[in-house]
Amino acid sequence: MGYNFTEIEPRWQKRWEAEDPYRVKRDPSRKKFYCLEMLPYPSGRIHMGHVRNYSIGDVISRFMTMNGYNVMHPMGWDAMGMPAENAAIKSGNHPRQHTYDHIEMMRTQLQNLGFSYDWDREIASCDPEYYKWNQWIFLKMMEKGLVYRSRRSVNWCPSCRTVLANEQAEGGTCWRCDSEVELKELEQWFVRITDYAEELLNGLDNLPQWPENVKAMQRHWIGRSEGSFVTFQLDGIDKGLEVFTTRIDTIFGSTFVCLAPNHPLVKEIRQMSPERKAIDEFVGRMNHMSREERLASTEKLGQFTGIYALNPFTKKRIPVYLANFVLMEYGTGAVMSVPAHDQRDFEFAKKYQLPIVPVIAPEPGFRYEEELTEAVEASGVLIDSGVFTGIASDTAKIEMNEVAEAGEFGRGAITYKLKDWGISRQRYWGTPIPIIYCDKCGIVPVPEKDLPVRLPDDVTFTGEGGSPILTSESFLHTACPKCGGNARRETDTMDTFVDSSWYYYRYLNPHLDTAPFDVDDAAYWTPVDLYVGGVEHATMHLIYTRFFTKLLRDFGLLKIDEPVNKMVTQGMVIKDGRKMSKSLGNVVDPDDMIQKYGADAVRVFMLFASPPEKEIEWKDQGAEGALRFLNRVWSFGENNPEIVQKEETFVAEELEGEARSLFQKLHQTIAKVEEDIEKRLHLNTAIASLMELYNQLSATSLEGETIRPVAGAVYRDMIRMMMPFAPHMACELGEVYGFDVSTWPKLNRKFAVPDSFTLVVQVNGKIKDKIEAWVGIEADAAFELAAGSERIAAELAGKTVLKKIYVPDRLLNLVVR
RNA sequence: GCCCGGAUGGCGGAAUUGGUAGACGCAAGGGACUUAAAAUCCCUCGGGGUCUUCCCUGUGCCGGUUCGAUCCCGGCUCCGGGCACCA
Repeated sequence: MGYNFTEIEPRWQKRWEAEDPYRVKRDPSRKKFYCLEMLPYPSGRIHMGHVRNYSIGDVISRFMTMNGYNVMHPMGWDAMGMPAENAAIKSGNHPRQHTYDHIEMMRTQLQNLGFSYDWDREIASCDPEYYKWNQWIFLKMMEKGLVYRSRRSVNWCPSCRTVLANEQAEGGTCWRCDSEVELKELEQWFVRITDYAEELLNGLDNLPQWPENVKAMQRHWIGRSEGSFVTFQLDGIDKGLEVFTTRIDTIFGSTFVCLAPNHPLVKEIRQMSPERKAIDEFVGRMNHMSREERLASTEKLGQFTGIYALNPFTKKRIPVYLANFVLMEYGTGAVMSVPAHDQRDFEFAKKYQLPIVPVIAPEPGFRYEEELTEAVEASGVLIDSGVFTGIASDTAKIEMNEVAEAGEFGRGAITYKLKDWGISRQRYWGTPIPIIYCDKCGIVPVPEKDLPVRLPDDVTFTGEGGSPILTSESFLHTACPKCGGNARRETDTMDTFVDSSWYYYRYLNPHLDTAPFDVDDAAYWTPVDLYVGGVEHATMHLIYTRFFTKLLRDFGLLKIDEPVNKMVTQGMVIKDGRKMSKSLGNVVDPDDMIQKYGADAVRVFMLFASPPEKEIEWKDQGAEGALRFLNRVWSFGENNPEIVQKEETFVAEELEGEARSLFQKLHQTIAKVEEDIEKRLHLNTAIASLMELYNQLSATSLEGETIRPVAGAVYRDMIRMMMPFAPHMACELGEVYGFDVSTWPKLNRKFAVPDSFTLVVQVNGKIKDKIEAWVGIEADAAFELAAGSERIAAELAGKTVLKKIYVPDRLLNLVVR
């Protein structure tokens, strides 16, 4: 009859849907396991990357279930965001319609792959029942002073009169009308993630089961930097200019100061500056530069402001410049420039003919005799630095910080590259920010009882004139919760990263309407034991989600500090050596593959071809190979039904020969597969060892009374071990031949070691012979055995054995002369 | 530029703690079955040598440590990823 996956797989999927065996609830009497995979954006079709991601999670879930854990394995939809809104602009369909249509299609696709999700816990972030809690969290943050409003520039298309995302403004032109994109400053909402910077950084040390590269990326992203704030008095103006530096030890060499072109002080300076015109021109030029232009060039551009500042240590008067390389987003948006010891300042000084004064000797006795050709960035000993001359950089930093603090013009400080999180989006398809603006009362948060603030339906999608939400009269106008007067609503919606920052807590109680989730459920289920997803989320999502966990903990909802115990980042699925993309025309459709090879074979190949963290190249031939393997396993049952069916007992200790070796191979395989799945997550080698087990089983002669019960037992346990990988086939075989496939085989360590091994005999490190030996053989006995070999005897003839190195059950190396 | 990874047969990969390099699979070649093909099964498969139950050689390159190195150390080359004028 053959292995007919086309018939078997849909039948089991229907059954799983009807019986819902993956439904779980809190059960303190059992050990829990929370297996999480990154939820997809409902783009309409799943892609091979999802197949890989979810196949990995499914294996772990099924494996842990079979081992008696109470496994929660949920799935949901990251359903807000621009594509649905863009589609609405094109087609006129409401984003909600569009999104839910996609969700339906994709859920079916996931079911076609046989994943063991508890669909009762399904969530969609576009559901008001979900985003209500985004709003609730926002209000909580507000209460705690963790949100504030500030101006930030956004990409703006003057022709469409709308805000653009970076990817819509690529190349500096609007994606819809090709107009030149401008930067425009808007008042936006920010979340004080920087308040948690230190904890987010230090917490990484408590995540031993996270990939090192992900932690390294987060460390860089947070970008902690120790230095000093120093205030430079402006000459003739009653204002200070605060700079951040990590090299206060070089301050005696600071010969000018640079401001970011968009530094707030620039507006004041221009009022009184003789260089007013030049300043305006320079600022205008910088504002019109696109991201790309700015990134493309490292040429230093500057403009003298006509203003001078006083170096607080040297008391010297030094010029204040505007400079393109100074970033408003970092530090204070102003730097003290030390051209002798900073390459950027050096280039700037050369270009604008500013003095270069060395103040650090990298080695004792170092003399600056020739003119510098580049900055000397190394630390060393201070020279020409007044009372600090002769002190080492490290010490000088500390002492100078103290002097600055005593003189109230500076202090030691720590800055981060991590910026506060701007969550405002001038878009429709996102969570409305629950704020009301009243002329009398100002900024008023929406009272908790009025949540959720729902997205309005009376909107039109034109792509012009800003967010579609502005077209809704019913949404815009509301009553002030405080005074009852006329007020208007905040029209910005939240960044969708808010949605995905805490969704796995909502899985705990997806329909609870009194809290985002139940505290006791959280205490039982969290943290997530295993989180599988793409490495592209190493920074943004995985930092935000750690941040939210700390927030929710501080709100009293969680008892954990970190959301995820073990993180696995899987590599991309590629084709013909390249990322799959529509433009390259190399996209492989999961549905086509399922139809051709079956879900089980697709899963097996995906897991077999490569370990999870590596890239994987999709190959039809590889899936064929996986299908061949499943076919062979199937056929064995078909050809030997009486062996597979009949569960005859046997005494393992009494087995001999082939039967014994087969039984040992079974237990070696159990040990190996367990270790590969649980400890290493190397599912490729787990499958390889199952193939080895099958190869030995199929090579065994099935004649004879003793071997047959053993072969049956081996086959049944093998199918059980295949259950996480190829669940449809395993279930079908279990049912056809009447055995249970729901529990993991029990390992008997006694049989997980073979009786004999191949003793490798080396002479002076070169392999000279291989001899079968008993496991556990003593060094002396091994030597006797080796000496008994003709070849070794010949090697030793006339020579002295200086040293015998014996590695138990492996190798004997004889050092001779 | 800085910070992480990585480099093993024709290909994907294995070798988990320094101990048989190439498990497992794909591709390829040969054979069996067949009127034929597909499917299936069997054999060969890093390179070289007088193709042998034998020898030499081989894990990007150069050197080191060690009885022994794909694995550890130093110096390179190339590839991938992240960050990128971060003061």
